[in-house]
Amino acid sequence: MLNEPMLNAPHDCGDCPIRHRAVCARCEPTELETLEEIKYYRSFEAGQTVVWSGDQMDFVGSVVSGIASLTQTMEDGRTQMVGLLLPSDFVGRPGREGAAYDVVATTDLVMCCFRKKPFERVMLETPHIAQRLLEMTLDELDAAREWMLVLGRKTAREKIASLLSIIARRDASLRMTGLAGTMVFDLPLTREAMADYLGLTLETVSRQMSALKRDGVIQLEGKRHVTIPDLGRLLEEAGDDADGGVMA
Amino acid sequence: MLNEPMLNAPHDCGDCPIRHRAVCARCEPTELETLEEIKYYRSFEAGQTVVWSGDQMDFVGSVVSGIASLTQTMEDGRTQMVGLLLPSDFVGRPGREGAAYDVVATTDLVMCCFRKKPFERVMLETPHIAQRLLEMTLDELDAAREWMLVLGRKTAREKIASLLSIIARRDASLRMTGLAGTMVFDLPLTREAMADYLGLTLETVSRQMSALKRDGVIQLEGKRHVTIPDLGRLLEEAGDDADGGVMA
DNA sequence: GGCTATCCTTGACCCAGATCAAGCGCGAAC
DNA sequence: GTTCGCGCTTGATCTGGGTCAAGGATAGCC
Repeated sequence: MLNEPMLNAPHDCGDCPIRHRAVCARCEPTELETLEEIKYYRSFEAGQTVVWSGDQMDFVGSVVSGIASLTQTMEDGRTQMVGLLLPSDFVGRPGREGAAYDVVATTDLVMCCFRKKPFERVMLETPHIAQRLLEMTLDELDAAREWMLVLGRKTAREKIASLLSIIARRDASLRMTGLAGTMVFDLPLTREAMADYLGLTLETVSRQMSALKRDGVIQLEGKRHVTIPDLGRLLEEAGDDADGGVMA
Repeated sequence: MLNEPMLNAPHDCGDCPIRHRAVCARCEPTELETLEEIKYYRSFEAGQTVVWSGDQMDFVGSVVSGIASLTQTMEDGRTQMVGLLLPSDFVGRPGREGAAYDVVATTDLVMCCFRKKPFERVMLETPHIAQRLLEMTLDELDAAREWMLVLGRKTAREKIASLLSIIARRDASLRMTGLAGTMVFDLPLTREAMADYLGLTLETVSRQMSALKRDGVIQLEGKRHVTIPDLGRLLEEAGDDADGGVMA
């Protein structure tokens, strides 16, 4: 199940699938070469923990394929997912020693890593990387704040609809299909992971998924294969501005 | 009530109270001069809206004194505060036109502003600013994720205790008092603002404040003046690691 | 084939926090 | 002084989602 081909034959940055979206997106060819010298790939199986909260973290990196999640846990076991890392997303914080959250591979995962110290050095000399990282961090902050509204003020049904619409849109942007018409994708999360993301129990997630299916907002084949006949309808259910319109 | 002295006699960056924590914290004297040329001060009264969500935002800036809040609102009126801006915090996003949130002055407020275009130009030439902004943004992201745990998984009582401990600690760091012993401060938020931050109703906030008072976790004089006899106890109530110990 | 484990669904019941409603305290305006 | 308005408190009741519990579906394995 390991992505051994990835491990054994790391590809060239030139044909990297996340080249245009990752920290390195703005790099010139020469800057890319510098990065190429210090990069290495790591693979993780679904369920494996990439980093434990509080542990020393001696690398940073980008998700190349698969999905990882950032999770916080209280002493009594309550957990809250605080980030969903998709391909091109960046993991780790330059200038800090310990990891602030558990990072767990939700699916099989391939990461493009850099040892932290060398990366920090390169970053100081390469404004293109720092600029891109700032931009990505600001985007993540926006996403986190959007999520605070979901957690603080939305009902269970709206929460589920919000999550589905986010996954649907990201999936569409990944495979370059538009937002019009029927959208089809596989849920990359278990019901429990969805619950952890949404601040719900898995029973409530299950019930609301069934309700949305019963009401024709989504179709389900098996437990994971989702069809969205009308994104506008889903966005309405999410409590978002349902202008369903075209996006930039 | 306007802070007219601030408006009429903008002080020198040299004796700026937020000099050591704001975006300009790492600037050399010459860099500071460049900033000084394009900066200006603006004052707002408590309750005034600084920017409306969606509006064109032609400036960025730092909170010098007072408190502002970032708020998101759904069409049906539900609102969620997604950020609390204290002195030295940065408002606005270089490289984006519209504001993503309402920015409201919670107390009387003074800001140190820069028109966006010139600031962006200066930022490109001044890595010290970009570096500091990246660092501040990463800190804000951490705070936002911490808050997601509060919103998603904590009980009403824990939420209140979490908010009080955050305000107490920030207040202590502002006035350079330690975390040991009795802490005293004035709540800068109404019950309603607290509710908006915590994803609760103002009635629940009021009830839980009364409960914490009854149980001796806090003391209240009037509605806003709070005394915390034992921070460790409060942190326990917040569900945080109550190691109550010294912090860096 | 059957056995087991994992993930998911559904039902019955309960409770934390929302909602609805009444009233208090206090500063500002007159 | 009186009245108003705002911020806050407190009570009574309701309900969305949590909790507890009992299966169902599918996949891997012997």
